[in-house]
Amino acid sequence: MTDHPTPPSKAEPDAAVPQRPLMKGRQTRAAILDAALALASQMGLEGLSIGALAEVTQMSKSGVFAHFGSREELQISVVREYHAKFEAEIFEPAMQAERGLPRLRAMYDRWFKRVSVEIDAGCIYISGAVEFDDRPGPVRDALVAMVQTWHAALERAILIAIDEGHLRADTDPQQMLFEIHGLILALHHDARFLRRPGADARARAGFENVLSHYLAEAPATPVAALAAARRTSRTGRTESV
Amino acid sequence: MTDHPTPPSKAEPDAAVPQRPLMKGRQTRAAILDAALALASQMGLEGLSIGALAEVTQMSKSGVFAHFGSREELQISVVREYHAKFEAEIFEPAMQAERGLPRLRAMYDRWFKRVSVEIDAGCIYISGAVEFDDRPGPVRDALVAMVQTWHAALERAILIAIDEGHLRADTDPQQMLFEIHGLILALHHDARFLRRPGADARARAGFENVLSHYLAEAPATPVAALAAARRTSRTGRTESV
DNA sequence: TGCAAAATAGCACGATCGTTCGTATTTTTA
DNA sequence: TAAAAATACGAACGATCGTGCTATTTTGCA
Repeated sequence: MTDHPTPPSKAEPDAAVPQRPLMKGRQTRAAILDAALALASQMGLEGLSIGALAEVTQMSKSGVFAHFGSREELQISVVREYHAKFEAEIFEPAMQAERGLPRLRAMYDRWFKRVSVEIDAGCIYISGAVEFDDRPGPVRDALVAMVQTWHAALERAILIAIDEGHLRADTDPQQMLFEIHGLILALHHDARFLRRPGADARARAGFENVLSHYLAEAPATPVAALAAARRTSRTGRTESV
Repeated sequence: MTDHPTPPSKAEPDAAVPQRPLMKGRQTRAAILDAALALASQMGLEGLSIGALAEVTQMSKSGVFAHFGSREELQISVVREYHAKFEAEIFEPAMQAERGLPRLRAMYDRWFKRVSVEIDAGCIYISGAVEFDDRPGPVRDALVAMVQTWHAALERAILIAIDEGHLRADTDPQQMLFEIHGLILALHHDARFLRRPGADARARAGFENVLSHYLAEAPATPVAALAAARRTSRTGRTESV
């Protein structure tokens, strides 16, 4: 639907494409991948079967199979496809927010919506992480790589927010990322599995709570003020209770 | 072990007899369940196959099958078995800690260790939640019930901690639980999937951070909480720019 | 419009899945 | 110790899985 990276007839006929434009192939491959993404979101990457995929796309099993060469390659393609969508719909729009805290907020907001609002499609990063945490192989490697890419982007956003003076200078980016990531995972758990209403609100409130720990200036919360006090008291080497 | 509520013949008299306290059936059933638990922890509840289970226990497929009557019943039994172990190893010992914050801490500590230290066995509550968030049925129902039981216990512990004056009176127990649960999920993710070292320390530090939000009295020296977290964290690199 | 190549279908294979059934073997009971 | 009941086995079933083969259709370019 939204992923046709190759415009049909306008891609620099001879320079960019040495051979024929290869239209139909990519086209149906994209359609298959689209269905596979939906199917994997619901059944998990391990629940992806070529037979079910053939039924959904109204093709023969071998027809579907020929596009990927193996089930494993299909799974990897799904992971890559999800990654592309994730970047296009979450990372890139968020990057257009102002540097620092606004950008970090934008990232969380879009991430947040991806996990909670889209009831029909679970997050493959999250389900894949659980499915493949004990299953070595290329699929796991691909998944790890993509998740780490996203985490690196978040960490960069935090670092910039520190640099811009929005967050405290002694903020540990990985610690903050850990806590934010936990909120998303808890949201995914409560909203999708327990179907507990109000998980959205708790994920939002949790973000503000985490933020208040690392915020540079303390406008309202007394905890932030204490934290500011802590920063100055660190020079005195007060290790004891 | 704690499967069926009614021991057939007699409950109390001569409980400890090495000769024939347990019928052969229950005995092998327990052995199968033990192997199933290990297998499901590694492959997930959906990855549990009767064939593989028969191979591990050196039995015939039908022999294994006869003990449960269906694969679904086997899965449910595994969930119940995990629940029993979880209660025995995490909930009950933690209940012997002092009411209030110490008990909440004990719960988190044991939960924490279950997820991070036991590298060989993933948490079925977590993997099951992801596997069955889109798969209605009795297995999902059992899973939800057990997870909710545990969450209710945690919420009760938080409420008591409020009552005891350890936590602020305006603490929202469900919000605090949400944030704590997120830390466990992030720990599971980082330790098991990303295999990132230092996830333990971050989960501990995260708990202290969450705690500092809800702690009743603002500690005169906020470094205390930090020191407690740092005592266990062996990785340097907490803050530097 | 014809033709090579790409794309898809059809079919069959071995493997594994959960499950059933009949039977042999143990264990418990009387 | 014999009868009864519980337990385990072995073989087979239908279904589904991924994956090779070989036709057949479709496509894009001369």
